[in-house]
Amino acid sequence: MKQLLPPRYEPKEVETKIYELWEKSGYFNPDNLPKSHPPSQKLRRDKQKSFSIIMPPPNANGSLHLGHAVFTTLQDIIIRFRRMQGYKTLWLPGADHAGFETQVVYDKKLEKEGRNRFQVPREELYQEILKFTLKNKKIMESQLRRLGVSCDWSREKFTLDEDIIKVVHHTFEKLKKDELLYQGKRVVNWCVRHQTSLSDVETKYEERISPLYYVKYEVPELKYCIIVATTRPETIPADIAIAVNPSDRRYKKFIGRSAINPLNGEKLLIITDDAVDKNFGTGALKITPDHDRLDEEIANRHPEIGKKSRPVINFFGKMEGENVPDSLLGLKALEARQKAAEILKEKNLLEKIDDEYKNNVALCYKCGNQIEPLSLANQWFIKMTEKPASSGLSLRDLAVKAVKEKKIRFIPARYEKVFFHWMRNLRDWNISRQIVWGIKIPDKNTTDVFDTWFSSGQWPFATLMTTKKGDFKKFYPTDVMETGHDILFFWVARMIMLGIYATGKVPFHTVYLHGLVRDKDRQKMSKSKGNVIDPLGVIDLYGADALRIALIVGNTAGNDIVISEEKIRGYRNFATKIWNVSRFVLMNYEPGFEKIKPKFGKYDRKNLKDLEAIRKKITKDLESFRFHHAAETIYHYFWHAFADKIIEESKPRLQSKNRTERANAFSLIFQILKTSLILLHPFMPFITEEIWQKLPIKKKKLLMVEKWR
RNA sequence: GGGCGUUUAGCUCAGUGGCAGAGCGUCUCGUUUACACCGAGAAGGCCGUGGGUUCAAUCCCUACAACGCCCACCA
Repeated sequence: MKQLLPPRYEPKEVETKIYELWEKSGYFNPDNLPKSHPPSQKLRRDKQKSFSIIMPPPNANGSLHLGHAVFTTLQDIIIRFRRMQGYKTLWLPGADHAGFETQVVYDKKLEKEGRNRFQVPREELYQEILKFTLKNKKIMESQLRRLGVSCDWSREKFTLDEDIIKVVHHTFEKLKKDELLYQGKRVVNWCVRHQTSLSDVETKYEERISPLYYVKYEVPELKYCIIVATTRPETIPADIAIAVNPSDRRYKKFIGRSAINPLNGEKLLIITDDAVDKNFGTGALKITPDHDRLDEEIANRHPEIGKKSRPVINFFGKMEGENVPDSLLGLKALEARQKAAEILKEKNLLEKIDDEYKNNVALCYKCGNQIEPLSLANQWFIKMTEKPASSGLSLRDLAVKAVKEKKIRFIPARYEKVFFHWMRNLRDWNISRQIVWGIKIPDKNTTDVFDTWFSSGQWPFATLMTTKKGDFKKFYPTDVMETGHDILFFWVARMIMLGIYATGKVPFHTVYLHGLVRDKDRQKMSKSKGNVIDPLGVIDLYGADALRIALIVGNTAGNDIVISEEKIRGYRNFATKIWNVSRFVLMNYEPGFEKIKPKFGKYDRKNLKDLEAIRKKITKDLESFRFHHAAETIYHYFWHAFADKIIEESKPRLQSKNRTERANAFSLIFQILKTSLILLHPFMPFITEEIWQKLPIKKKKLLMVEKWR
């Protein structure tokens, strides 16, 4: 018995070898694709002969997790499929310095070492984090290779590459010129723990019980009180006015009079504004523009109250300021709240407290500490909803228009709605961060860095503009952006806006969104829960192919991905099946068989016809992003049609005394095996390539550039 | 306050206007040209609930329920 394949498949040995083979071939680079790789008939009619995906650059601040395995597998499937179809396929890899995310990771590291980022000189700290990031980047790159990614490493970019930074600066200047960028004093989301401002998407909300204090403000002229309901009595010293709704008849005679600040005795003008809700509390709102965004907006509309700035809470969330009563000075805001309430009670200025009141408080999405709205000077903001000075649409409208006109489509489509909804509510984007790690804002007056999403929002064009000459023209707009739905607003929306703004073209035509990875009990994977599956550990045990296909089967767009070790083991068994079927086929090869022109009978022709139907179905599924369908189809066909039936039925013919009969039987199963390997390759690239290399075929090339059809 | 998703076998999930599917798990049997990381077979389902459209509904419409997610400047 001939043994063309070893009895057992050893993924560990094979995978490294095969990846090297691919990398050495140069075929990951679209410029090197073989001439003998003619496009399919369909493609010849297709004007667009290139196909590109920009890989969402993984954060270079830790090792890869299963989420990375999911997205690399999905993208690798698309890329390998398109490459085999004959497209000049570019998958551009990268790594993200991941500003705030990495800063947080590094802060924790410092903490463990008994250090603190505020004690380390700025430049020194930057260099430390850079070293840390580059080290992680390197590890990450080798981990990506183990997953089998067929990306073009020669074009790899890093978000801190000088040429990338140049592009980012250029966009910054363009926004400035268009007056879409402004710097000013504005209330921002301040994280007391991380000592930086955050954008609106970097906050999350949690419902909490926030006692609602009904505070009496005396109005001497009327010898009466106006009662204001507030959850934050500690900010009373920062009040500059009181506002009521203009249509609120209860307060008609109060308008234009002055009330007395109950904590510092200052005069507060009573004004009217439509933004005040008559039905909330008493219908009277204290205006505290230094610590509340709505109040700031109202104050800006009312020049009559003057432009007094009087913050009472500092960067550390403690009471500070000239107008703060001594008894509150230095207290944390929450402590000051209690204390302020006590003082008011003593003065008999506290009408009542509603202890049941619940509201949503803003928290830092990273540390969960309450966001302190603070008024900061010199923060850079991007106008999202205003037209540029020259002409054209606002950033928001550019993006909305592109999606409405179907220049970009979402998979699943329901995310279009989510996208539009978010766009409707857009507010100006604060892109200044008071951290060390990031791209410095080109402004002499600050040490601030950009919100990392401002630069990643430019990733598709920034990369293609700085790789090879001609890349931008050839590969932009890219075909697919495949990423997690959790960063739809953080990233995808920003890429669409900035991409169209900077280049006049959409950055990608299709957005494919995958879900979150969960364990078999539908729990989120987290280190603290101890349910994390390490992709590299799994690859060591079962092979990358098993992991890849396990992540695809049952994984529909937009829905969470449930994965367990048992499932991966199940698909490892499938890999073994592929191996053994191939062994069986090769065992039945006799030299010279390839020269015999097979005479296929009715039975053979039927089986080949079925196979063609399978190929068509899988092609359609892959073109429509139904990867789970395609994977299940080939899995089912290979195991339960090919292995269980066709192979079994071939056995008597393969043992025939008639060589022609044996050759015919062999031809059939060999043909089916070859096609199956092609169809399986995008999902399970290693084992299929390994087997392909052992097949008795003349003029054989790599399976990865074999013709899909 | 608004919006979205899910509900199908013990578990995790596919799926289709025309007899209800897969993997894992369970049970029985089985080493024959590959494979026990296997093969043959079996048990297991009011397709969340009520109403409607239809010759026909798990699928379309509608109401509801449970669970989950997202958005939001109620001070």
